Amino acid sequence: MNYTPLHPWDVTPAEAVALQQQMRQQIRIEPLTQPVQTIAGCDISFNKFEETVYAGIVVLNLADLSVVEEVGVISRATFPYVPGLLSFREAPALLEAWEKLQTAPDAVMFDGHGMAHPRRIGIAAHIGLFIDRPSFGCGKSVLVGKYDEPAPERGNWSPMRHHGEVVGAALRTKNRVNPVYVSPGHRIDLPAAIELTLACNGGYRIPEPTRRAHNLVNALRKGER
DNA sequence: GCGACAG
DNA sequence: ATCTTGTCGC
Repeated sequence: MNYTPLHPWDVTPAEAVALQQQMRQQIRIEPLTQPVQTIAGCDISFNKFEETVYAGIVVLNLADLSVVEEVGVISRATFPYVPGLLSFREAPALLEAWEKLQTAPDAVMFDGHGMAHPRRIGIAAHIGLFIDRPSFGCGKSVLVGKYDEPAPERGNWSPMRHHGEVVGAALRTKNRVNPVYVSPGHRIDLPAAIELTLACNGGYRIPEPTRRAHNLVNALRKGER
């Protein structure tokens, strides 16, 4: 699938922060404008201390969570992992995978955050701008924001606040299990992101798009694909 | 100055 | 993220 290279990725950490400050102004948090029939999950995997990265995207039918398409690429990561600058490490490889995609998914879920980020431009929002598709983040842990523990049953959630602003939600995707952290990225709002996450239930804490993408890239890394 | 810190 | 065995609980 195509996308617009809004800026280079080979920058220094300081330049990365400056780019985020500039790019954030283009982010649009708004209700979905089209119904979602297909949703993609993205993830990357790598061996510790190695620069080779395995990136993959899995597109599912939201109706039955069946696989529509999946692509994987083996690439290299040069940028280090720095909290707050995750997109500069993972986006290049994920965009290479995006290029191999034959069809554009109606929504894209990322393993990380959207606006629940110190500068409101986590990986889901950042890549969302490049691919110009409804994008949101569903992370396994918090980067920024505080919240009250949501009720223990699946479906309950409580807002995450950062500097007094609601930036996401701690959402229970499974009874009695730690919540996942959902936040809008671009061209979507929090209610829609929460609904989509719950709609992707496969019986696990991690929603199916991300879970399947994770399995895909790990298999790729282990040479099982 | 002291912690916190997506994957 | 990745490295790893057993183990507690439904």
